Amino acid sequence: MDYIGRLTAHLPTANRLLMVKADGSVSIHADDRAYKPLNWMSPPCRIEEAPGVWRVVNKAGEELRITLEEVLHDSSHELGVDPGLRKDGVEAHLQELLAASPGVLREGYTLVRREFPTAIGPVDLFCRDAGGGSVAVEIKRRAGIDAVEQLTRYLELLNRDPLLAPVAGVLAAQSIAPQARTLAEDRDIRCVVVDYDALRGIERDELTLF
Amino acid sequence: MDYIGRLTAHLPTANRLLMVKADGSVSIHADDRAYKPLNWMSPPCRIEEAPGVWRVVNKAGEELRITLEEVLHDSSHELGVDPGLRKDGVEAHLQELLAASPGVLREGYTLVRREFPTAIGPVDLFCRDAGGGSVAVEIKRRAGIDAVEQLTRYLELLNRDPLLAPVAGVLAAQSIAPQARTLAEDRDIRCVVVDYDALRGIERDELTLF
DNA sequence: CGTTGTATGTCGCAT
DNA sequence: ATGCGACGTACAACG
Repeated sequence: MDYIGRLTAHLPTANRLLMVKADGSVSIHADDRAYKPLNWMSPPCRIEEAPGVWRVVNKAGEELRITLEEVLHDSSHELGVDPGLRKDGVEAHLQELLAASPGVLREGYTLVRREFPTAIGPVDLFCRDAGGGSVAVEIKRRAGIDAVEQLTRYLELLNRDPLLAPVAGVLAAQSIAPQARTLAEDRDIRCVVVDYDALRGIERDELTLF
Repeated sequence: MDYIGRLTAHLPTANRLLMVKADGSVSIHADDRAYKPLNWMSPPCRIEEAPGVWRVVNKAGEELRITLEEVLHDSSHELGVDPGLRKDGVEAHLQELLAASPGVLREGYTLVRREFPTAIGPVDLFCRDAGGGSVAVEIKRRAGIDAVEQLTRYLELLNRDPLLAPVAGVLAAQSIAPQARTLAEDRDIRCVVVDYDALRGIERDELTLF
């Protein structure tokens, strides 16, 4: 196998698993590296099949050349349309829940905007505290140092705006890395660990009230 | 299928491809999303096989429950040890090319050192400009905000050294995200978009001259 | 279509 | 183990 594209790669002859999907993708698996193939081509791409040689090319001109020396097994199956995967607990959902109940972050918080736009990207939640002060909230599932850096950038920018300043910072996450917490607190960013399940419970309770 | 781990996910019944590798990994594929499975478990993990039900658990307690209703096809193959994949990357090569032709970044630049060591990691290129001033260059294939942060950290550190200061910053990449450019220019970091193919051409021309 | 942020990212390397 | 940077990152959402 040879790949010529964003990088070049060569793979000597060996027994391998080739997977060709209905979406047009091709992947070459060895008996390791979990679900990641040794090489692949993502759709949309075109497969040119000559005897013993496959040439897979995509729009950008990237190319996969596969030479087949022996076929140990070959089978094909109709899988039909997949009913789809339901995920729960990703950051987007956490943001929804906190947007609905900003008081969880601190008593008296009210939401001004979700995805508050700035020149360097949107702030997850923009709130006001009980005293009318501005609060920028960064939400992560797991907060690392990068999350603190991100929020710091937003705060620096927002605090240049005399209409908004002073803007306080809150880092809300299901878990916060110790180093991230240290860095955050050093920068006067408040850390809030949120319990996703409990938050979902609050949401349910509030819905029940109406 | 159900996954309970870093998030929870559920997958209704359908025809799917299950791949179990010798490394112990399990992945569940549909006929789309290229090489990425709908769900998976990475090694090390343990598969408990009951009739019609697989339970895959890893060290962190994440769990995959797979219910088999019907097996359309089942086959197993020894792939043996894989001879391994040889990759030739672009990023390292880009650094080589710029090290050989620092004048591409700005007329008069000369290379002092590649991988210039600092306490927080090596600076990709350390140069002098035509006036003898210090220049730290961060090279990326695609520069995002994180690249600007990285270079900023280097510059802050380097500028504390009175023998080097002032040190100018240059971000060189094949493509630079708009937000990264905004942040960089706000911090007086110069952005240079380099053309990999053209650079390779320059290299060839210079080699031809000698 | 380009841009941006997220990811069960994964992977590899240094500490 | 953990932190950090690179990845052919992939991928989806959004302007």
